[in-house]
Amino acid sequence: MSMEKIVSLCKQCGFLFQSSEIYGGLQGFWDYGPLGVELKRNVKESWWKDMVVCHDDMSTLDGAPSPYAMEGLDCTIIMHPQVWKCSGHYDLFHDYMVDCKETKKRYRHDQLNGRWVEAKNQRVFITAAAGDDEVELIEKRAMKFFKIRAKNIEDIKYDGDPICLTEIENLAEVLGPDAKAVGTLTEPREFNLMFKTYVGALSGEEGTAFLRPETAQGIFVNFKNVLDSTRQKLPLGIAQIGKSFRNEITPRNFTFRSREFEQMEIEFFCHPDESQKWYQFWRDRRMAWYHEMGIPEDRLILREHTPDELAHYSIGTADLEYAFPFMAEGEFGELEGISHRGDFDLRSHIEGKLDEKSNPLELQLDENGKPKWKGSGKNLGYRDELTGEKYIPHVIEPSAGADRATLAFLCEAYTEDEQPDENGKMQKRVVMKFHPRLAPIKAAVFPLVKKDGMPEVAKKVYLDLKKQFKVFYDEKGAIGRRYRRQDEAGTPYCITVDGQTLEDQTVTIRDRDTLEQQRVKIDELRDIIQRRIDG
RNA sequence: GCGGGUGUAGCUCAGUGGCUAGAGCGUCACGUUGCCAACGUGAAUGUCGUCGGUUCGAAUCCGAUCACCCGCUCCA
Repeated sequence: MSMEKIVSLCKQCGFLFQSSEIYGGLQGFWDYGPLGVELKRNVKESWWKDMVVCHDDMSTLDGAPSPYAMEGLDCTIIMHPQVWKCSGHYDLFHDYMVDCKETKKRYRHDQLNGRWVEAKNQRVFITAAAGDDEVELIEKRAMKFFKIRAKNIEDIKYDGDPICLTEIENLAEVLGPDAKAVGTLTEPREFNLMFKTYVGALSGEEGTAFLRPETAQGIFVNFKNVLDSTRQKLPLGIAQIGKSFRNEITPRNFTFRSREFEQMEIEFFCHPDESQKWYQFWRDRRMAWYHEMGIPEDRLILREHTPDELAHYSIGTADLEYAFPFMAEGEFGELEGISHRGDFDLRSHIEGKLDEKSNPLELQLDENGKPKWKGSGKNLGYRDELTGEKYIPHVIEPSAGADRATLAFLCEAYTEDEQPDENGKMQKRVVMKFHPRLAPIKAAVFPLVKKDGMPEVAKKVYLDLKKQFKVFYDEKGAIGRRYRRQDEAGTPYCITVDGQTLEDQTVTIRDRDTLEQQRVKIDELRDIIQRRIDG
């Protein structure tokens, strides 16, 4: 399935447009058209309904250690700048990068290590990607660079242990990690991954604020407010849907990596001893949700992060990944990450930014031995009323991309098949096989012909259905063409008023996928459609 | 950010320096037909991505720029 066809259909049918298209577009920004906005709303509403509104908090769900509560939240996009300092985004999203002019590769300035090496009257700082094997790598590169064989290895003199490239001032004496010549690295340049803005009339450092790069922090800083106002007990999940912004270096692959995007996140707070079970539960629960919404098992994988990818405080992180058509065969793109975050976030907002690398977690200090970023000092802990136990809850975070999910559903829905035309000849058909819950338009209403009073009856049916569903009325052109047009929009049901309707108040309802028609009473239409959507 | 490709009607594309820029599909109107992309007649739609240059003359040649696609790079 080619991505171009999907992109083309998205524009033609009004699912997605490039942002600011008439001015040439803007990289990494996309607009949802009339069908797209309905689709995305349905994705978000299905998620919200299944995770929050219709959540059964009385029963123990399959695979869960106990019943749990769910609440919702909607926080601001701009928050106190200290939030991002304590969350780690401020440091993490201000990367300095160096480019290699020779190999055209780019490296994080602080992730290259090297050693001063001297041979044949030349002194060069030879670099390699930071890692366990950096010493061997640097030795190999030194031999190659100075053209010295293994038996003459003593001719190479090393000055000190590997140090970070950030400590080197003159890049003209540096050999890049993949370069053959010296001095090919550019000066480090800042890549600001958070969008900056200013609060108040004056621009300047004091008023500097950021557009949130994730919705999660709004939940952490409101954790106490939610507990106090709802009288809920742990375990408790808090859900939020909202826009986030990341100034990605290379937006790519349609809406997959956008600079403005929408997240559907849950922060699930529980007792530390139970956190592993809850992590397992959420992985399975979220996987099952995508299956229910029509993503087949062979196109969705759960990729468990390897231990060296994990922060040490985390029991695990798993990505739910979909086989997007723009990915290479056998490769998958992330839809949702489910991570165990321990008590890192809550503690960072209490005590100050913790050092992710410390074990056990300790406050991150600056050069003067003071806290690098001060926390709120507020008590965000939890006291169990029954046992009297006080603890900082652990957090499981299922974090999904609404735009990525929408894109996955679009890709998954796109189908080309063959159906017979009026002469029985097979014709190609493009049909968007959305799950009825996700379909932008639930039903279309047609009069079979534009005469004999059929349009009048059809319009009445249309207006009645419109009270409950997004429906579409069409009387133009041949009936077959109208069916096909709805197939492209992914409308699951087409209702046709014909000659018989005028006699017995029945209409036909046609199924998008099977093309089968069933005759039903007009009075029962609403119930029938609702039942079919609910499955 | 680098290298390669692309950019002409809503869509797919033709048009390699010369008359008013074309085709198919789609859209709209009228007529006819009446259950899976029908037919006839008529109509609308373009600063040829944008800006600049060369030229008597540019969709076409040159430069810059923007966007998209592919490959690097990056991706809490």
